[in-house]
Amino acid sequence: MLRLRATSLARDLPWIDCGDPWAVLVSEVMLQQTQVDRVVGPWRNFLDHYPTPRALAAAPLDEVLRAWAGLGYHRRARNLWRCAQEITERHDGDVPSDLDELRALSGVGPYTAAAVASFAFEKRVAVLDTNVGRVLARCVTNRRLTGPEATQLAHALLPRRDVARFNQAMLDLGATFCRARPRCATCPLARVCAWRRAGGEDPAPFSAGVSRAQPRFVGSRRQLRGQVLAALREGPATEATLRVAVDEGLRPDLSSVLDDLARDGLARVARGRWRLAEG
DNA sequence: AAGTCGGGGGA
DNA sequence: TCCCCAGACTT
Repeated sequence: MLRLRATSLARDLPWIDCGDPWAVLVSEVMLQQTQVDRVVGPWRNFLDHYPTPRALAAAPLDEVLRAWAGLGYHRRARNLWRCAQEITERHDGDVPSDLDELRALSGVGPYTAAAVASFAFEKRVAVLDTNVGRVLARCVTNRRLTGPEATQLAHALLPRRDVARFNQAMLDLGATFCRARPRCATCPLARVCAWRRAGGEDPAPFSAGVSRAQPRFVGSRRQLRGQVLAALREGPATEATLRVAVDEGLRPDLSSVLDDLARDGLARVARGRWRLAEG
C-alpha cells in the first residue's frame, strides 16, 4: 500500500487552503494543460477582477478575454464565463459541492470536478490528472492502465481522512519527481516504486490520465490563433490589418482561423471589422 | 479513438 | 531543436 505523509516536499501554492471554492475552481480551470508557474500571476489578477461567480457572469466576454491574456486555450475563458453564469442561475451564485453538479458546468470535466470537490469541499474523491496517472502507472502498478482501472485504483488508494492533502501530495509527487522525464534519484518513493523495483520500460506513456504528445506549435494554426487574439485584444481590426500583424508564414490560414474564432464565440465581424466577442 | 486548442521554459 | 504541461470538448 502506498503511504504518503505530509512533508516539507509539498509545494506551497496560493490556492491551497484559500477557503474560497470559486478561487479553487478558477485555479483548476487555469491549470488545465498549463504549468503552475504560469498560472499564479494571472490567477491573482483574474480573481482581483472577478472575485465571485456573479462578478464574472456580469462581465462582457471581451473584457474577460483580456484578463485571460497569457494563459492560452482561450475557449477555457469562454467556458469559465459561461460556467459563472450557470453557477449564478442554477446555484444562486455559489459553487456547487456535488460532484455531478460540478461536472455539469461548462469547461468542468472529470479532473476539475474532482479537484474542486476535494480541495474546496473536502469530498472523498480521487483526482486523476497526468501527474497522478504517472504515479499510478509507475510507482503503484508498473503497468499501463485503462481509464476504469486508473479511476478505481486512485479511489482505492484514498486514505480515510485528509483526502485533500493526499490528492495534493500525489500531484506534487508527479510534478516534482515522477515527471514525464522522471527524477528517480531524489524521489522519496524510489524505494517502494514498482517500476523501479522491476525495471523495464516506462509504463506511463499511453496510460490513463497521462498527457499525450502534441503536434509542434511553431507554424501551426494554434500559433496563428494566438497571434490573432493578441491583436484583437488591442482593439477592432480589419482582416487586412490582421494579415500584416501576424507572421508571414501563417497568413494563408488567416481567413479560416477567423472563421474558427467566430464559430468558437471568441470573435465576431461586422462591417468588415473583427473584434473580440462581447458575449 | 482521434483532433483541436497556447505559449513559454527547460534540457 | 525537441519536449512538456493539475484537460475538455467536438467529430
